[in-house]
Amino acid sequence: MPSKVRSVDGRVIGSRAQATRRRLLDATEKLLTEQGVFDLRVVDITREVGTSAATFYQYFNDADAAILALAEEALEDERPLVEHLHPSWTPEDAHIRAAAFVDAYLSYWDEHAAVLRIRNVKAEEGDREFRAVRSQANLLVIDGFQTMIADGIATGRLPRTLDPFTTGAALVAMIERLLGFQNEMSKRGSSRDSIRDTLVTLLSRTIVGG
Amino acid sequence: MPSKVRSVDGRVIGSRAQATRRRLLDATEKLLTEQGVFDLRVVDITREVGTSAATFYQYFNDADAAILALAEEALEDERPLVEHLHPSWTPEDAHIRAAAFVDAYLSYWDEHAAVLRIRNVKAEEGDREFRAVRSQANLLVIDGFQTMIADGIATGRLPRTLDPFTTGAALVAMIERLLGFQNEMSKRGSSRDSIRDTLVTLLSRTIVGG
DNA sequence: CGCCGATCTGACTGGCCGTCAGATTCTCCG
DNA sequence: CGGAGAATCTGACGGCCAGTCAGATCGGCG
Repeated sequence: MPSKVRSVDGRVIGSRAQATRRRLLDATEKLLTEQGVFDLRVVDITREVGTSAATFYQYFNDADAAILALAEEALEDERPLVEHLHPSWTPEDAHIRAAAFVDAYLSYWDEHAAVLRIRNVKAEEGDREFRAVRSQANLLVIDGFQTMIADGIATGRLPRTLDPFTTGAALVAMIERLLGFQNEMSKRGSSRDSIRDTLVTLLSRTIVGG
Repeated sequence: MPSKVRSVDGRVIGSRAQATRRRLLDATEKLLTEQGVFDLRVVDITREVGTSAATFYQYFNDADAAILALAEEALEDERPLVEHLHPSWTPEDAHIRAAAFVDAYLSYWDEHAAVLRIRNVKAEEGDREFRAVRSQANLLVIDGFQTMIADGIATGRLPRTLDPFTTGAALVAMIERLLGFQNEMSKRGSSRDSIRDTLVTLLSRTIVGG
């Protein structure tokens, strides 16, 4: 899928270099997951891989560039998810369909949590490239919702006051953010299952009316 | 409100020191807003104030400590917001009440955006203290919603499948996250007003049924 | 005016960033 | 199979920032 992976100076790289680059990416993701962005040091990444900092800078301009590459990989993994979303949901099966989508999204998020979280902060802090990946990712899902909601409005199941695009965005927002609350809420009697079920209900209610 | 402000070594500090500490906090917030967390240097903070790094470390153990103090101040500003939330909303006035709340929340968020954003990331990355402030802030609002939703379920306007606490959390999640989407979505025809209106509609629908 | 505690700061150590010149490893031709 | 040349890797370095400490400065009070 990556057209041609290149080193910082623009050269197309061979297989040994590809492997090194991959190991650097994997190490980056591992450290991000274990310790978070703020403690991420490129020295640590290279130590993890058993190489030197200079090598890292041959493939990435800085730590952000590596994270961005990971975020782009995550974007690819997100594409299959939207297959769940099309206007064929009926009031009868909406709950089941919504559940399937939420479960898929949940495991997608679990897999890429650290990277997605950082992608979002960087995007919110104004980084152009991170904004672009996040936009693409969100639009994938928002567009799916939007179509369904527009359909609901057309058939009179949903009020005209809902703007399909913005409502789709609101749903994505809710899903994404709620996942971040998980650990915290579990201390307050809101289990992961309860989160999942609530999400499913809110989703199907908002999309087919209820 | 701060019982007694102290320096790092635990000493209660006088008015000159208080003023210095305040200027450091203000500069921190300013820089956070202008450039984001990742570029925040304590050297810059002290330069902004016209003092030395050593002075900064007299009042805060590190940059995080200053941000945490700001987050605690933001928490205090959030308390008045929940007065909007009590079970007296009726299907007739829910839209207006929801609008008042959303507007208040919007301007609260505008005022503290940078700090709140960072509070959330640090919390999600597992920092205990940031988790605590975020928890308190969220719980304030969630509890408000929870009561109203429980009421809606009791009177049969809302389905029993909704868990009041988790649903409240979902609403908070949606509001918070959607604000982060603002700039990005405005490029896609979703104006700030449209966001506000959608938020209001979803809120009143979810709380009093619809 | 001079003292004393409160507050501030210059100067330093240590660690990480990012670069570059040169060492090492691989490829493939002769 | 040997070795030249390209691809890849790395040691070593200058610069910047975090965090500390001993000592300088300030401000109020007798």
